[in-house]
Amino acid sequence: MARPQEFSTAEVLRKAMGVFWKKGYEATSLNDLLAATGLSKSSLYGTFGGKQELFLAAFDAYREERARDMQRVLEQGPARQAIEVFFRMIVSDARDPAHGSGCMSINQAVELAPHNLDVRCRVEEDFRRIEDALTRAIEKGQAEKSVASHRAPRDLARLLVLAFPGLQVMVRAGTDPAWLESSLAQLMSLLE
Amino acid sequence: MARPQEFSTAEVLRKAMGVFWKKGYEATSLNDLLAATGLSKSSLYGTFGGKQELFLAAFDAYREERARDMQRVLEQGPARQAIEVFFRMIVSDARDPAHGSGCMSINQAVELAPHNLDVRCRVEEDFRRIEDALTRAIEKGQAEKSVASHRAPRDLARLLVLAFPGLQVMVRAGTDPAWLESSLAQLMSLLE
DNA sequence: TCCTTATTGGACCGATTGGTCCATAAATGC
DNA sequence: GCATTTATGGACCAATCGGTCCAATAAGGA
Repeated sequence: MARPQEFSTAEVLRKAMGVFWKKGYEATSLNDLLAATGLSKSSLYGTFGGKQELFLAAFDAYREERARDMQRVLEQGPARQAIEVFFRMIVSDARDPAHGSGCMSINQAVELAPHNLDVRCRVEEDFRRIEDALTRAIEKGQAEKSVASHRAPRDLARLLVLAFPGLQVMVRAGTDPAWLESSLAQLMSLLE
Repeated sequence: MARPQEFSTAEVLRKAMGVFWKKGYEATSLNDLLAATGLSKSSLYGTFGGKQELFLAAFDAYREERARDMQRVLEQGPARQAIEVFFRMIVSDARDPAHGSGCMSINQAVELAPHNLDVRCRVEEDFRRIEDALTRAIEKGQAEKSVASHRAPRDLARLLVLAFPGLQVMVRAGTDPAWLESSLAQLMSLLE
């Protein structure tokens, strides 16, 4: 064998992910990707296939990373607080100019999902995952009495799932963090 | 004077609006717009200036139309029912394949608002308008007892405002109408 | 050291992008 | 009917799009 590749596939994927996350699919050009990842056109095409394939790979990397984060946060400590941390993380991104890009899955629900089946399936799965994770957290919270509401876990979860893209979109649009904070408080009050 | 223009500016604007609504800004090419509106490149550039200007004009046409619709719906009949109609209209679009494009303001909150100040200001104003209209409706509903919740009108309105982009995004992503229906019921239960 | 093998940089591709420009055509005022 | 004024169609533009291809090159194994 000969000549091992000079870059880490995972790292390139993360760099590409950052660009697609911030700019979306259409607005991202090959040159943007080459500049961000530092590799050459032939390397990119040789390893990933093309813009579309690279996007899907980067998107999947994003989704797995965020799914892990969500699981971790939602299973830690009292469920009520865990849920608050989960949503507070979204809002706190709004203050950080480097991360004010919302959620890539939500962005893609708007951009590509309506016209691209591969993306739509992924987005649908993400919504399902969030609903299931929140449902489990609420069940746990009701059992341990950290969640006072007697609403059915899945019903309550669906309200939160509805708020999730809402928050993400508003973060991306640059909504005033104070407004988001106040809405978040209202959202959390649904657990009581 | 001579040679009156052979097309209705308003009608062209509506046609262009439809394309931008469905495909977004970047994914819409000049050719898409020429095909949809039927006019020639010189007419388009002569009347509107360019893609960006045409977009802003079409977007404003959209926003005014929807703002009027919202006012009309939210002021009609008992407030509680009016609010339900308002949200049900969003969901019912999901069943109609021709209108499953969500809300153009929300789509633009994701696509252009992060990078374009003109769009961001418009989107922010739209969120403000929705919050204010819902707040007024809730105040009216509490006064006439159609809204039972004792939550402060603006606080309750912010919960609904949070759900608005959530619903729109999920409609655009093609979420199962039954799921949306069920979430909508949960949302309405907040008024009780 | 040399040969094999895979990676890499960059030239090159046709198609399409948004945008300009001008000659032509058409409609009104006189 | 003529002149003026404006809309119109289409040729044309450079730049950029995503993508292909190949010669040069660098890193193993023997």
